Amino acid sequence: MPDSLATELRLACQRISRRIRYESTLDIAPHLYSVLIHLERSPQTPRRLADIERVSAPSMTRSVNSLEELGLVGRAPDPSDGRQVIVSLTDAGRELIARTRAQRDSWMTRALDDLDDTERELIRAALPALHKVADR
Amino acid sequence: MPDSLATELRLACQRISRRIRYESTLDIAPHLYSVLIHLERSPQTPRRLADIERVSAPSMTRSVNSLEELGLVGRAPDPSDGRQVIVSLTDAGRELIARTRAQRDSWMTRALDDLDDTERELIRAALPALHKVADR
DNA sequence: TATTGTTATACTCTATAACTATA
DNA sequence: TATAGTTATAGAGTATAACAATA
Repeated sequence: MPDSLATELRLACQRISRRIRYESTLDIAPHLYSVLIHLERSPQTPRRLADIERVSAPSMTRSVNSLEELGLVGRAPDPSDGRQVIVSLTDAGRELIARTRAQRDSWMTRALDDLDDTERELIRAALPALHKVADR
Repeated sequence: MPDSLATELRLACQRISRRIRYESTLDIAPHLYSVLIHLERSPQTPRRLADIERVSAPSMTRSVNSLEELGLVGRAPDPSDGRQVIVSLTDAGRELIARTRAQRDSWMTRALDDLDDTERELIRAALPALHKVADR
């Protein structure tokens, strides 16, 4: 069975991701958190955010409204194009991301503590290859 | 940095899961597919499905209704308890699961093809430990 | 005329509360 | 009286269509 490695890896990654999602209680709805993550690298227009998240422009308007009301993002006019709006993270937005990451890492740290040294080393050795898969 | 392994593994698994979800186009909504997966091992009552999926009983009633209309599951009365209903997969339901799995494995197979033998072996060696993490 | 962003409206998924049938 | 399942109703997220402002 040449594809059993693919199936096994797919299942392992999906199961672990599911556990991470279950164990960490998000402060905001998943789709709002996802927008926040995309704003981390750099501010974006709602249009671009809608494309990245694969939702309609009106949906993204709603999401940005919610995030703005929560004080997690801010809107600013684009100086070079009057049609556009620039959405960016506030300090509170950055803090929420950091808090969520810490919570998720905490579950994973405990899970890795249950392994022995040999198992941890096997995972460490496989990590570059795993990231290569994700980069594809 | 004692938790960098945890962070790295968490990111790798989440990134790969995200790619799998993006690359495979599901025939039905994600929450309906998830119910189907839980019915694969054995038929279940709507109550139990609601608990597993962490949704309310009325929501699960709706989901089961949708799946039944699509011909993917069937309802049957429980012979030993007149209050209960037993939901089970139809052949069409099993086929949809198989088709989706094949599609997802196909992406992962191509991704693994891009690796060299050494990298594939490192992943293979780490798999038992990864499943142990997921089992936690 | 095309593009960005928003508002208007409808549909879907979700939840809580209330109801029916069975234990 | 408690539990399984459903129906009624409301709230949030999404989409398409229509509109305003700018390029």
